[in-house]
Amino acid sequence: MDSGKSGVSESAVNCQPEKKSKPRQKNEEAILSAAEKVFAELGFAGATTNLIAQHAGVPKATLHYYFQTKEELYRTVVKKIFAIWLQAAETFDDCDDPADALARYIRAKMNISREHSLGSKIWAQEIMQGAPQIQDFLDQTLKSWTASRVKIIKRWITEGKIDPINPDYLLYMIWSATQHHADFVHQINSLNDGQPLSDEQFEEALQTITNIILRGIGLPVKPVD
Amino acid sequence: MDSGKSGVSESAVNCQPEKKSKPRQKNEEAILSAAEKVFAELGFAGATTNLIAQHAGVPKATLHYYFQTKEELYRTVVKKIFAIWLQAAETFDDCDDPADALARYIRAKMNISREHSLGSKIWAQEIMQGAPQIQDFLDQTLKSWTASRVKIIKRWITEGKIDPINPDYLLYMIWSATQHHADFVHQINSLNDGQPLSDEQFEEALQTITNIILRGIGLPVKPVD
DNA sequence: AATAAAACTGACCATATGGTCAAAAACCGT
DNA sequence: ACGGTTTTTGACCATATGGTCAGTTTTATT
Repeated sequence: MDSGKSGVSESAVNCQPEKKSKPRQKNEEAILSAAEKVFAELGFAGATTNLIAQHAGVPKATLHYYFQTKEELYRTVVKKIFAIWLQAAETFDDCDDPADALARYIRAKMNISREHSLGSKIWAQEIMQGAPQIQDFLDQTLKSWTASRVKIIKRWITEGKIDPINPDYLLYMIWSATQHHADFVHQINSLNDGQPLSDEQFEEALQTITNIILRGIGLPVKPVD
Repeated sequence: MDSGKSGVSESAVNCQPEKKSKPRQKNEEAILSAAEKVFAELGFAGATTNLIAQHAGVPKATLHYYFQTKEELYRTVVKKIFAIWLQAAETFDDCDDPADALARYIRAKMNISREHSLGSKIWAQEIMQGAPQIQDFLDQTLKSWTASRVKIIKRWITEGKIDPINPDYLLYMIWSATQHHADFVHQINSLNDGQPLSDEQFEEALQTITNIILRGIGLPVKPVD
């Protein structure tokens, strides 16, 4: 965008000295972080640029200087969430041991649920409302990713490593069980005396999910160490 | 709050009600039905009374004659959804056979997901946004219901009928796996070539969930008939 | 220091929204 | 037919919102 200048910065010694000045970077991050929170809590329509700006500690006009429209800001937030999703998707690798592969994938998804619950909520609301912004993702990236993993799971089945279940519905169970801990964290906390799950409780939830899924498809439960 | 007459409970909907005039009944239902759809698709903030009125086929002023405020309309919708939730909750009865009880409960929740996906989405968005309208439900009805079911599950464990798992996290799995088919029906359809699941596919999804859950907690899978 | 470019923001605007109201229309018992 | 009551709705209003812009301040360059 601002690449028109000819002068080359002589202080190109920073870690990520791409093109963004330090305050610019800081403001953008503050706005994006505030936007993630407000979008998650109020939905796209309920979030106001004014409120997001307040949370970010900048005037509304400044927000609109960085992001022309609310929709552009929203799309930027969604793209960041997508990147995180991709990161977890990669942990589902094509290894020979289904127990290992699934346990690792479930753990990755659970960690994301805990560390990025706001993003997960935005994503969920997007899909619930018909995916107006991410339909292409569903039709392309997600579809092909799912197809590739279904193939792996089917191979496990033909190799007799796991029970014959429909791989699609197994994946849905993993997604729902893990994402539930992000999207419904408020409900979970309410049932936990208003307290967030402790590290131990979270680990227990993860183990419960992992054990049920693995046993559920005919795998031996890994011994607890 | 009430529009004149003394408050009338609308639970136990009759076929031929005597208290409300026919056109009134018809309008109220049309508005509530439209509201459910619009709230689910656009969220509370995104839904406009004007749009809801259009969907219901009445002028906006008429909508506001039946429901003073958007919030009152929303609360009425949420109450109806709550009634449906209660209905499914009752299917989780205290019988001796965990496999039977759980299978029945899962089936009930799945049917609700299919027949009331709009309501489920509204409910989910409510919780994701911090349950501003239903916090009392979480703290009271849901909490005590959950506690009673946890007790049953624990008894099953001490009786050696199922593996020792944490009952809370088992319930979360059941909720998430079943509600996923309502809240994320759009995503599921996208991955199913844009088609809703057929009756057979839906039944297969139900069986997959049931089998994995039951086997996952150490129960024998019911023979397929 | 001088100049240009980039960053910032208070004030403003057009539009959309929730909600009101008065008057018209439909209904109803007599 | 008649008077009263309930429904219905077009027109209207106050407010909030997304977005703009012109003018100011900061930063970079020479």
